[in-house]
Formats: sequence, C-alpha cells, structure tokens
Amino acid sequence: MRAPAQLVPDDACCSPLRSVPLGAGPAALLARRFAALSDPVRLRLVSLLATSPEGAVCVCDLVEPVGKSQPTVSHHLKVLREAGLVTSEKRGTNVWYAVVPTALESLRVVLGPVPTGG
Amino acid sequence: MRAPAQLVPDDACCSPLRSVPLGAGPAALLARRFAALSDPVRLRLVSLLATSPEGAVCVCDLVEPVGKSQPTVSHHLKVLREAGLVTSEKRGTNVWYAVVPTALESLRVVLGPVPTGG
DNA sequence: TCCAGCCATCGACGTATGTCGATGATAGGC
DNA sequence: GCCTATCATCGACATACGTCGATGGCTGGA
Repeated sequence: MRAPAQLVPDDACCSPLRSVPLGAGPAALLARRFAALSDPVRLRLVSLLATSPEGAVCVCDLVEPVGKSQPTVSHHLKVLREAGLVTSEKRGTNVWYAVVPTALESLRVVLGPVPTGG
Repeated sequence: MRAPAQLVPDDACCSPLRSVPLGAGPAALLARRFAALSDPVRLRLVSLLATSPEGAVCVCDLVEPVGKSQPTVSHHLKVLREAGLVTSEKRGTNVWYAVVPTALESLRVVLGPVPTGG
C-alpha cells in the first residue's frame, strides 16, 4: 500500500521552462505534478507535513486541520502520493505521511532560471 | 484588454510551505497559480514565451507549436493571464504575450526550504 | 473470537475544465 | 467604405474533479 501506482517518478523529468521549449511528453509529466498542487486542501496537507517537527503526520491528525471529511482527505493524499510528492508508511493501525523533498525541489528547478547561458 | 481582471496579484502571497502551516486563504491563492501550470498546453505556452529571444511571442506564433485550435490557445492564455503568470500587449493587429518572471519566482519561493531556521 | 479504531475504496452528485466550431470585435490595407 | 487578418468570446459537449455518506479491509486489544 506504500506506493502501489507511482504515476510520476521521484526524480526530475524536465529542464527549466526557460532553457528549451517543452515537448508534449515532458509537459504532460510536469502538468501532473503541478496539478497535485492545484488544490487548496492538498497545499495545506503538504504544508502540514512539511512543517511537522517529526517530518511525518498521521492521517488522523490531518482530517481536522483541513476541515474536510476523512474520505476526502484520503483522496487528496492519494493524489499527492501518485504524483510522487508524498510517501506513506503504515505504523500499526495508523498511516503516516511525509513529503518527498526532492519532488518539490524538482518543481523548483523547472520554475527557476536557465542554468546555462543565463 | 491588457489585464482586465487580474485575479491573482503579481507579488508573492505566501510563505514557503515548510515555514508555517498554510491557511485556507493563502492556500486558495496559491492553488490558483499552480492550477494555471497544471495543463500541458499551458506549460508549453509558458515555455515558448520564456525561451523566446525577444521575451515575447505573438499569438499567431503560438497556435501551431502547441497543436491546438486558436480559440483553445486563446483560452489557455487567458487562464495564464488571470493567474498573473503572463502579460499581454497589443501591437497593431497582433497580441504579444510574455512571462512575468516574478510570478514564477514567487512559486519557486513557496516550494523552497524555509529561509529562517533551516 | 468479537469488537473498536483507522484508513481506503465505492457510488453518486454537482461543478469545473478542456476542446472545438461559429461568431464578434478591432486594426490595417486597398 | 470594404475586405482581410488577428484574436477574444460564445455556446455546446464530453470529461475530469472535489466532495460526501456508506461500506469494506486491517490491525490491535479485550
């Protein structure tokens, strides 16, 4: 259950937007990741995970802060997981989620200035 | 027509995701911007604008590269414009679009590590 | 073994989104 | 003034998405 269908690989897929015109394939890959961040609830979930002192948060501690039902939170976590932005780990009855720093970093690189010839 | 309804302001609206849990308001603002980047066609449009030597591209030169109809391209450009990611300027019969570097930079900041206490 | 708690999945609903053809608005050339 | 070119808007359609209540699968404790 940890990562059954990782639709987007963890590592970066594309060059910065300013380096070379994006092809259809890389654009689709990138779009999936940005789509994962295109919802307020998911952004708040990522923020809650990222700001956690332990680096991971139990699902039971995510439902109340975002103010959505448990199935809705579970759905959003699945979207983030399939986008490769978070990982999940089962501990007893609970499931703990954590952000994947390299995934956020890869998006940062895409938004950044072109490294060569800038 | 340049910027009739700027739904998202140009400057950054939020702290990095890792600094403090995101509130509902800032999350909604950010989500709108990421949503603008959540489509392959729009990502390619931004890339075409960003890689242009002149820094701006006529709409007539955007339709063919992305392989969509002219109304569809116009629709996507509107989404990008209302998200504050691009600007448009009329020159004669043509309309030239250009990226807003600070807008991309603000998203980069949000994805980045917390500046204080990192 | 049974029960309780936690989380994922399912089914359904309303809404938002991407896409196109047709049309309209504006600018420039004859 | 008329025609053409360029781009935005409109209307329509299929699909995707966010949301919830209900349900199911697992785990741990009594």
